[in-house]
Amino acid sequence: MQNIRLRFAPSPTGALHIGGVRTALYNYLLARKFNGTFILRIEDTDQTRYVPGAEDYIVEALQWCGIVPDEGPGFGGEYGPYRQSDRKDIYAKYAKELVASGNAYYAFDTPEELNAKRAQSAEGDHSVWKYDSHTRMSMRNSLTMPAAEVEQLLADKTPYTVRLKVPANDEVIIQDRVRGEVIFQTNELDDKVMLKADGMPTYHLANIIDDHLMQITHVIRGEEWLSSTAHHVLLYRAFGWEDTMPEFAHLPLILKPAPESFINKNNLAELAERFTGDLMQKHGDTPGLKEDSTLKAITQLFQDKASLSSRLKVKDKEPEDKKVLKTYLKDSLYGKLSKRDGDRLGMPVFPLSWEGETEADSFLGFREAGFLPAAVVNFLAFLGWNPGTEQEIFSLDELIEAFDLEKISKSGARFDYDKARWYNQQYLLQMPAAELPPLVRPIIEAHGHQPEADYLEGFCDLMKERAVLLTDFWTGGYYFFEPIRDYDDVNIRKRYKPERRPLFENFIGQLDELSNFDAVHTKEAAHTFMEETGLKFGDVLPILRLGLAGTMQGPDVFRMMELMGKETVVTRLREGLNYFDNLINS
RNA sequence: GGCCCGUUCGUCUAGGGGUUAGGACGCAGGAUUUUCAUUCCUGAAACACGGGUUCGAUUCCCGUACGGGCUACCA
Repeated sequence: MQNIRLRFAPSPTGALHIGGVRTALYNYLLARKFNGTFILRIEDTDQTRYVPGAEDYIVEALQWCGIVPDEGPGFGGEYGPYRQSDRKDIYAKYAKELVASGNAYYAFDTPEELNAKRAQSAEGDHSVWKYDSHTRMSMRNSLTMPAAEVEQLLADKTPYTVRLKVPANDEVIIQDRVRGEVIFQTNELDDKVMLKADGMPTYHLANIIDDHLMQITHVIRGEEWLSSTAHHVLLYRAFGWEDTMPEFAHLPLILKPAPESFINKNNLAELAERFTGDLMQKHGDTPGLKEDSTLKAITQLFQDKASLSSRLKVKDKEPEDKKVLKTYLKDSLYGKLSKRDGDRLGMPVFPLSWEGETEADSFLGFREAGFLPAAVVNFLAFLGWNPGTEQEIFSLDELIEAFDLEKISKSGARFDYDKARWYNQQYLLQMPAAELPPLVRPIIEAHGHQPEADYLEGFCDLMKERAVLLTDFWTGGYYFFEPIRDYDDVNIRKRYKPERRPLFENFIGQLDELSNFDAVHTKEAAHTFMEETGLKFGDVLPILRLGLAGTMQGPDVFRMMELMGKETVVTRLREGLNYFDNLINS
């Protein structure tokens, strides 16, 4: 394979969702593996869906993951421009060529007329009306109208589209690198719009022209494109480019996580509430749909999660509100992972946070949730691909080495947030000591603390095997930087014996006397203390831990003391004893 | 509804005509530990169903069921 060229072609309609990142990754991996070129192309042909900032977001997200384009807007390259809106003239020219060669035609039907057709058909036999080889001769287009009239309409600037004239009674055979042979009958294919009334091309036209002009050799994209690939092949044929047509590989979709995996006793109520709120917001005007009964119904469905999917089947004779409820739940619990799922399920589905116009349009990213890019990349790579070995941890370079189109699986992969967390933990655990503090520092600083380098280093060393996400360094270790906020009252009641207070005060005094406060010496002091008093580890250590951190969870007590330093330790322990007594006496 | 794609533990998956169907996440139990975590050990857990083909099918073929995608002047 020589000089392979692959592209990632997102559309800047908002934040790039994690499935898009995986598509980009696979394209990148294959390009790198064979010393090819990875291209970023911005597909902004839908002016109505354009979102400012989305393109910057896409670039930043890719860079964060280490997926850097060789060519693209802002990255240079010989095949630009790489933004489709800058290539409008090219598409118009080719569209005209398509009409001239008899492979496309002008269509003057208005969107309203088309919608009416579809509505009419839907009422009849449930079939869907299509603009295709069976119906095109009864529509208003350059195939049915006299040439002079068409010329006149064009000259009058009547809005028109250009549609592909799909040949009848033919077959399109696609050799997909993931799925093998896929066959489509052209009679089933509609005459897709190539050029819209606003002069912009549709995805179908633009992507074929650009892939050809940019000499793309492999198209790796999501399975949602498989159905329209037949049209794309037809276009290559129409342009006479079939012999240089790229290879196709359609990736399995990333699906929503299995309900069984995220519905559990702890979050059931919260989850049910979130779903109810979302449902009411969307369908609140449905007759009979009441918030309290809906919440009850959803809670009940979630409780019996084993039979969830079968209980969401909609029956014809059910009342409208029930149908709405079931349809909503089915759509939001199953199927492909979507933007909203992150909020509903309480997990990130975007690489980076996105600030939308409203809060409902803003999303938390993996980066802000405390994930390392390498972990996200590793996790994503394994969602739909597997090297066939038992190795789980792969650096980007190792992924490039191991990646192989033939190993991509065919069936959709459920998004597994726990697995993502596990990957992150593994990367944290493996990380060389020097690399961690720079990553943790911003999190600590965001909470208003400027730790000394040594202190931060020691802190990271103590916390690293207790953290899954970078943000855990703060949530699990904030007390190294500021006073204790929450004491674990349950454990204090269980462990603290007020009559031992004088003993502990004594011990604190002994600690205060120590000239060397390292872990070895404080431990020694504790041993002496226990020998003198007859107390056991289990009597002493929990008290110290609770006094120092407020919680039973945390690093080795003596190492904690060493890092905090004598002054803090002594003060905290004294304050702790006061708190314990107050608690017991209250 | 039509077209297309898929189906191995709850999840990600390996495997492949004869295997004790392998690994990982998660879960349960145990060891270590002053706690939590790490680490280690153990366990429960899968070839959707029905027909073929075959000496033999989870593996090949065909159906069914189920899941998914598409069905826009969106990408």
